[in-house]
Amino acid sequence: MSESNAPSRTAHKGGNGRAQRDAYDLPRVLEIAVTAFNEHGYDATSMGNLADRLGTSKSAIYYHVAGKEDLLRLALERAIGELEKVLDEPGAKSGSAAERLRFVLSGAVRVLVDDLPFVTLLLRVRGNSDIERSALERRRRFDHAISRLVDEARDEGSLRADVDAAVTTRLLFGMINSIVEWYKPGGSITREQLTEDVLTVAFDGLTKR
Amino acid sequence: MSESNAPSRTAHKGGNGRAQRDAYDLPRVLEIAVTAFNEHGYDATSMGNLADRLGTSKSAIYYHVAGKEDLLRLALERAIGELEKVLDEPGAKSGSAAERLRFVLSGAVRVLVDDLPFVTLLLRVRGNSDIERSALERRRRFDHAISRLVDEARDEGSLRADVDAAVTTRLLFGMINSIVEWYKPGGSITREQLTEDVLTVAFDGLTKR
DNA sequence: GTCTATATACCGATAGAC
DNA sequence: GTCTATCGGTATATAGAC
Repeated sequence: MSESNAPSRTAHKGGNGRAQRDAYDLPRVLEIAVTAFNEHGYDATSMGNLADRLGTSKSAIYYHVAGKEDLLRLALERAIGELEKVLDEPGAKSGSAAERLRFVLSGAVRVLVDDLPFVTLLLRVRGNSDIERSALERRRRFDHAISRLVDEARDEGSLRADVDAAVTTRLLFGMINSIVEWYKPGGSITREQLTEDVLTVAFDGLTKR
Repeated sequence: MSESNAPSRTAHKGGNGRAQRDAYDLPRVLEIAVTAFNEHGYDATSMGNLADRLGTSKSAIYYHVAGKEDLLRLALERAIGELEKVLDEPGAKSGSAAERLRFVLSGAVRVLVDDLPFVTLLLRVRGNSDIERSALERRRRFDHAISRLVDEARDEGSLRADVDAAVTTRLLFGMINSIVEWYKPGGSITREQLTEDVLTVAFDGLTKR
């Protein structure tokens, strides 16, 4: 069942006395792990699976990380960290509520695309461990910040008031978060085009005018 | 670690010679299983967990179903079956493409709400087994049918043409499918109100007019 | 129909050689 | 840094008593 995307299995030492190929350092292990977690789910992915994908052994992985859950923690940390950064950017703090909302939504799409596998994993977490619950809590706070922006935009008269505000926010998030389920970076749709399409559909709807 | 939502553990026989309480028949087992799968994920839910929730033993469950995967199969079958039915209803076959699209989207929301736990499970399936892949394939066909409706509605001039059609469909689905992540039946938002809100946001957008 | 006990397999993680 | 071998735990599923 071994995968085939691994370099030579026999890591022989070079003349300098140091083991060649450092392909299995932490960033590479993390990348492979996140990909596997997204493909089969965290629980359905075993350390043995990861070792196969890396062309190494379970023990070799444990040299680089403390354990399976540590891989999850590092991945979730990166995803939620990047999303939180958007709220601290200047564009998220000046202008009308509508302008700030558009900026933050654009930023969310940007992070989603640039860190697609990491954010994908974040959006699938169910809260089965302290690490997952911690990530969910930070995500909840991020969502709440945007929810407040929606409220402000409604209050200033930019957004429609005939639909429940909470529902509005949820649907907005549903639309944006769903991007991780289908968007392929490097395909025919650029990140900028995607961002524009999302904002167009969200604010102006599908109906032709 | 036993749960407490179980009736009396001691199932004594009645005078008619038949074991009392048939609380643990298949529908009940399936309901509990789907709830657990949604809360912790299919892989993270063990047959022991289910037995605890039912207040019975693992073996008792195996009397009613062939195995854990059988529970998944039954649940996915119901969810995708109900969604497919919508496409066969009269309203999905007559009227303009825009009218049919609205009907099918309304129907999807209806099924989503009425069979919430089952559809939730369906939307989280990753394709880890033949059963999951089969469900995903049927879901893909369902999505494709709606995608064709979107194309038709664009062609007849009902929907805007300045956003990629495939992207439009994906965002539409993302919005609707996200309902399973937050909607609570029996809460302040009725199913009919939710349907109306979804269609309003999808077709008319968030901007006040 | 439900129970206890168990077979069999795989999991995450570690020990110790090299 | 990576290996093989293995520990302890838990998983699905079954056997056989009642």
